[in-house]
Amino acid sequence: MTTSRKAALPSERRAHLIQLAGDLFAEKGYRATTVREIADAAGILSGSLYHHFDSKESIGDEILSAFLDDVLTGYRAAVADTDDARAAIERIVRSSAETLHRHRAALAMLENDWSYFSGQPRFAYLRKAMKEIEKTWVQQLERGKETGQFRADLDARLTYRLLRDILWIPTFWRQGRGTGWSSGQIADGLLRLLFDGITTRP
Amino acid sequence: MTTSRKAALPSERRAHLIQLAGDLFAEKGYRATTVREIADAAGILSGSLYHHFDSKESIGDEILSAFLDDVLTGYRAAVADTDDARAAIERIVRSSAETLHRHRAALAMLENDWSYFSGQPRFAYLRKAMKEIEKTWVQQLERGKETGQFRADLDARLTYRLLRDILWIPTFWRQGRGTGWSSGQIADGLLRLLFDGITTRP
Amino acid sequence: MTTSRKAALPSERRAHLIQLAGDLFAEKGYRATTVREIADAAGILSGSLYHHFDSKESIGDEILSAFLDDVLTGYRAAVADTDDARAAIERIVRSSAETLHRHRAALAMLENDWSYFSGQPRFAYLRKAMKEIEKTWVQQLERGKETGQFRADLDARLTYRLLRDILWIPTFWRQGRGTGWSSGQIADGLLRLLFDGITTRP
Amino acid sequence: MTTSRKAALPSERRAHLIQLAGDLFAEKGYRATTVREIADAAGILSGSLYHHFDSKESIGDEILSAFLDDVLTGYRAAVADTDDARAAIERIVRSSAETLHRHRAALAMLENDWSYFSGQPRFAYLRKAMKEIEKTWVQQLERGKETGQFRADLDARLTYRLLRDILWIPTFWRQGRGTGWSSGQIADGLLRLLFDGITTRP
DNA sequence: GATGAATGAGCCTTCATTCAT
DNA sequence: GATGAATGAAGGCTCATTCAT
Repeated sequence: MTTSRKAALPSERRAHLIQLAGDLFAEKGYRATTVREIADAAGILSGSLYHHFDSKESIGDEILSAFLDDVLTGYRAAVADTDDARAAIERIVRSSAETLHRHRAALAMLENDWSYFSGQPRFAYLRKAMKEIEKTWVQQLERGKETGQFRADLDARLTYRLLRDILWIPTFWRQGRGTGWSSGQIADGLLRLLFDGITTRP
Repeated sequence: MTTSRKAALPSERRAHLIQLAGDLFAEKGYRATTVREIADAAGILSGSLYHHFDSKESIGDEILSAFLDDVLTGYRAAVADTDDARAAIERIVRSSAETLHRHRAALAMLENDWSYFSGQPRFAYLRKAMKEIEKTWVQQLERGKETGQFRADLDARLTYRLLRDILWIPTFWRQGRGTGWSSGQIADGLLRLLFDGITTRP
Repeated sequence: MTTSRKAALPSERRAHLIQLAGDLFAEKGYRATTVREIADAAGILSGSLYHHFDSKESIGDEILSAFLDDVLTGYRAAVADTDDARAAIERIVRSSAETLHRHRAALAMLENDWSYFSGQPRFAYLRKAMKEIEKTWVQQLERGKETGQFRADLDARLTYRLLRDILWIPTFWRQGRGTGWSSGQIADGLLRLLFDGITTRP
Repeated sequence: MTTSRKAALPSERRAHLIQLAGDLFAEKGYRATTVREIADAAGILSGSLYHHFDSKESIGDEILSAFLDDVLTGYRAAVADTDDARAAIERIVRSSAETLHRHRAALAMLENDWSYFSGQPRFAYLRKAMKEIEKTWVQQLERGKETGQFRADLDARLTYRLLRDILWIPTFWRQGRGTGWSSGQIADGLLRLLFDGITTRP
């Protein structure tokens, strides 16, 4: 009777279903996960999922947008009220590591199915968010170059690419879950690498 | 009795088809690419592909194994006859950067469809190759720690993960092709980051 | 965890579909019948069959195993509590004639597609059942020879072959359905032939 | 240049190909055998077969018509110049057994693919030949009844059915080749069964 | 909210056949 | 006579989605 747009009231059931779907997406990717598998995990029939969601895509949408909201919120906080670029970068890194480990599904989806999502108008916000993320990193790196904290010959955009991927990806690629490193460890490892390199200081 | 096994004699046509398929795989992933699309790209009917290949999988197989052969050959050469761990790492990085840019399709397939391939017996060699790759990196990193070239508190396996992903992935993820960096530039950027960090030396 | 295995709960629809499929199998053979034809007969799309069955094979499986269960049950009952080999053979013949006419589809499948089924692990029970069937016949024939009811020079296995084929096959080969003999008539004709031959007694 | 109809000059090559095709048909049935398999057996490519035959069907045609010619020739000879129905039946049986074992392929084709062939105009001669075969048997059986050699209550057509199937089929059904009985043994077994039954004469 | 049945489009693959070289 | 490449129709199957009950 009332209009579709089932996204409105979350309800616990709904949240649970998203959770289940997300687990599957994280494991096998979005495209590779069938609606039937999600329904199976919930103990219902696949058709019944459509009482909760318009489509499979809308599940993906929800997971993805929740993730990006979190990331952006974290990044904005990380760079607010700071003049110290090095400190900002450190906070970005730690914020990333923390946020990411709560959004394994989204990460897996971006990794595996980026080309699928990024092609659709509905997911235009993905590109937009990625741009803000890039801008955040690059601004801090540039600022650090200006203040002399970072090497003057640093290619800020290239460095951003290297660092973002290093942070975003390794948690998931290969052997599914737990190769043992916590998000904190990865952040530490990366920061150490970042600021000191791997060689011993002379 | 007769030679069958279509994989044997390459033929130009065949190589061309693999090239076309690879381009599509690189763009959209292996699973997301249909046999029809490959055939369309070649200007033939989908069934006609089976004159050249046993299956879609065997196209994937060919692309993937060619890639891993190349990588491993490069890695083996990189660590042969060297006592200097830092030099070895540098050679591994440069070898990677060079090899990888010739195998965009394989990389995209590993990224997007790893879980699909790694589950199949036919692709068991993937896991094996990845293990040798990991071993190669880790051995050099450990050796560098022993000789004092690298920090003693370096987590070799974590570092390997970070570095491999940084090297293997950024070329493809996001905005499709060329945002401008050559494989050489990426190698340089990474090595600089690796050995010096991003901060200015005090 | 959930019940899956579609074979479990029969449901009327399902049974009806098996019936329709069986009719087609009986007419044209299993391999020669397409999934599309079965669906057409049911007035649905071919893909919709997969709501009820895992695969075409599983339809075949169901038909075949139901048949063999029936046959074996009949045979076991036929030889239970009997010392009289001739009576046992008679009961086997009548049991066959009765059972078989309820399983035209299975018979046609065994006849036409034996090599296809018997090669697959899934249908290993076919060979097993055929062995028990052979053993049942041969044991009674041998026993009859010992008691002097049957000719001492009778080749039990050869006789079994001749008799089983005579019983199992003629109902279907050639001109499709009903050339008029009931299963009872065939049994009578065969038993008469069997015990008396076709010649007049001197 | 000259008109198609490749059937004209047999040539050895051609005969050899028919032989190979027949072997495969006997093993797996006509429909289940692919043109590629035939070509493989001959060590050529499937397309090359079409230099020798118009179509797969025409290979089948050749095998089938050669078989029926042989059978009918044998039957006609068996009943020529005889008043003795019992002797005629015996000669029919022996002729069958002999002929059939030279035409395993044709038999397998009739068994497995009867419905396929008998539906096509091109193979109309199949039904015609089967009718003459039936007539031959039935006539002799009826004559034996009249002369008092055979039981008066014998159903000639039913008996024909039973006997023809017993003779034609058991050689092939199941376990492919050799379960050990020669065509002579089968003929003897059948004749003994036929004239004496399986019971000991009182 | 859920079930059960179905849709329809698309997927990978097979195969008899054709034809230029 | 044969090859190598392709056709075109069909086959079994998958999957997101719809909808009456």
